[in-house]
Amino acid sequence: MPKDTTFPARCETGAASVPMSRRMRIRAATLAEIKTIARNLLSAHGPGGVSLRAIAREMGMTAPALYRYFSSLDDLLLALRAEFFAELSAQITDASGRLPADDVDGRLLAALRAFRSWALANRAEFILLFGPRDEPFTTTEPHCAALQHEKQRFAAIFLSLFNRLLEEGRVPLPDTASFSPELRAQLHLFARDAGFAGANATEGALRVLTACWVRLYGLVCMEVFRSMPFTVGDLEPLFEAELCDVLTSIGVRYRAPHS
Amino acid sequence: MPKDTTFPARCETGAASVPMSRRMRIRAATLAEIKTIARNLLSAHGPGGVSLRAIAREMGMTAPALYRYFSSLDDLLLALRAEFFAELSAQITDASGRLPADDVDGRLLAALRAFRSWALANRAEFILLFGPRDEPFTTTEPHCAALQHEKQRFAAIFLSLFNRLLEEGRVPLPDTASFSPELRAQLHLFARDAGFAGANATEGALRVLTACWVRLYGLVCMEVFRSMPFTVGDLEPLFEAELCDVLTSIGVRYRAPHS
DNA sequence: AACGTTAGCAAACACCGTTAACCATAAAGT
DNA sequence: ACTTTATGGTTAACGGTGTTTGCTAACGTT
Repeated sequence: MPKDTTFPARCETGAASVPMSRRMRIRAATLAEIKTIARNLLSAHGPGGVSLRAIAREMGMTAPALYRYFSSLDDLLLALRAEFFAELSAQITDASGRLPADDVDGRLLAALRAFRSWALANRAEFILLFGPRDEPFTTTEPHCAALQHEKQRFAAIFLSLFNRLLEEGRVPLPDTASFSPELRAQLHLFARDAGFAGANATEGALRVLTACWVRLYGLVCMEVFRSMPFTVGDLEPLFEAELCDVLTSIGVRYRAPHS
Repeated sequence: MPKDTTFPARCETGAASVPMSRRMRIRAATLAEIKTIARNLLSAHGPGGVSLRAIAREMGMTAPALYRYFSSLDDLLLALRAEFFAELSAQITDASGRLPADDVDGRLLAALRAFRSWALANRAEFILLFGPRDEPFTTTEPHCAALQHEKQRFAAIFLSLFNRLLEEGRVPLPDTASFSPELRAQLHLFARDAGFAGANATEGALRVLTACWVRLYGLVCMEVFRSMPFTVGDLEPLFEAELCDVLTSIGVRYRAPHS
């Protein structure tokens, strides 16, 4: 085991106040190049089309050299996933931020539409993020922590928007009396996992949130995976219809996309 | 191209009335053995763990010999998927058939629970069936037709149950006036794809059907893929809650699982 | 008995991830 | 200024993959 040399360029945390010794700079550069080429291969040939040897070939290196930057191919993919979550989050907040801060309805609409748009424009990347994961957890890989962080940031976008709806008391909450104890436990576990806490994170709210997320996630998955009945074509009409139903059910007034 | 020798054992259609010349018999046997071993590898090591060489090794053959039975690895996986759809359909109809024929509610509940149960008991197989497909269509492969057939049979199970609900007029249908023309076209396209026709296949009914399917499909996907927020654990409570909500919304009275 | 089909084989090609040993150079320490 | 160490690259190799080609031996049929 050649120590843990895969994570020394820690200087990308916010401001690059540290001068970043020349060596660190070129290391960060090649590290970025690797990820760039890997991403190109990914979107060009799908997952499975990205290989260390192909990356090395494309940048005039040999495959073993890449092990100075990533401890394995899985580790590279882990790092990529973190970047993709960041990009997805950025795209969503961008689209959402184009609307006035007090227009929660518009921001939610924009955010969810941006989510779908990114997924369709980056199918392979979406599969890597939300597709089936063979191994439950690879906490051992260096870049795993970064992934978890970006995941949380991604979830936080929707959580904060939903939270504002709750604050305004616009979300009709279900009767929690019908909830089984197991369901209650599940919801709390989910809240802890997603980092959703506070006075508004009631069981009813969590139930509504999960229901909404499942519907939209499921639809986008079907579209990207080309799964079951909807094997072809652009599912925007159906997505908009679902969006309308889902948002209406939580007290948000739907607006058609402006285009 | 060595002709199309991969599909001569065509004698499994219904009754094996044809004596099936000795040669055909052993061919069918090895063909079955290949699929069996492939399935074992699949469920043991996940997708990606199934390889021609591993299969050949396990049955004391060499990899190229398998090309006498399948035109490629993808073709083998295609054939496997057809078998899995058949198995899934069988399991669902079994569970559903345990209830009286006039108890549509119970049959629907049982069918959907069986769907989830099979998915969880056969994660890798489910991923192959409903997971992301890289290539849109490989109509060229011999076993593609069989897959499509089994897919239709699978869909037909739920379609017929849903159809009976429609006949009984128990499903509250949405106001189709709010449907956009694009949505309408989408729904009709979906109906044609799934083979859902008849007087009950109205636009409203199609809309309801898709909404229900998306919710349950999405939830099972999240559970099997270990995707987004629900990265761990048994999601049965949440599934039952969703089941209750979904079925209640189409006029079916929910019953807790008898266990 | 003769002949064509079929189902296996070995060899080879082009990939893949990963490890080990090695080496030149850049940085750091004395 | 000289030595030492860490770094980032190399080549060679191991074991794995899908797939193609050519060959052979057995089988089924005529």
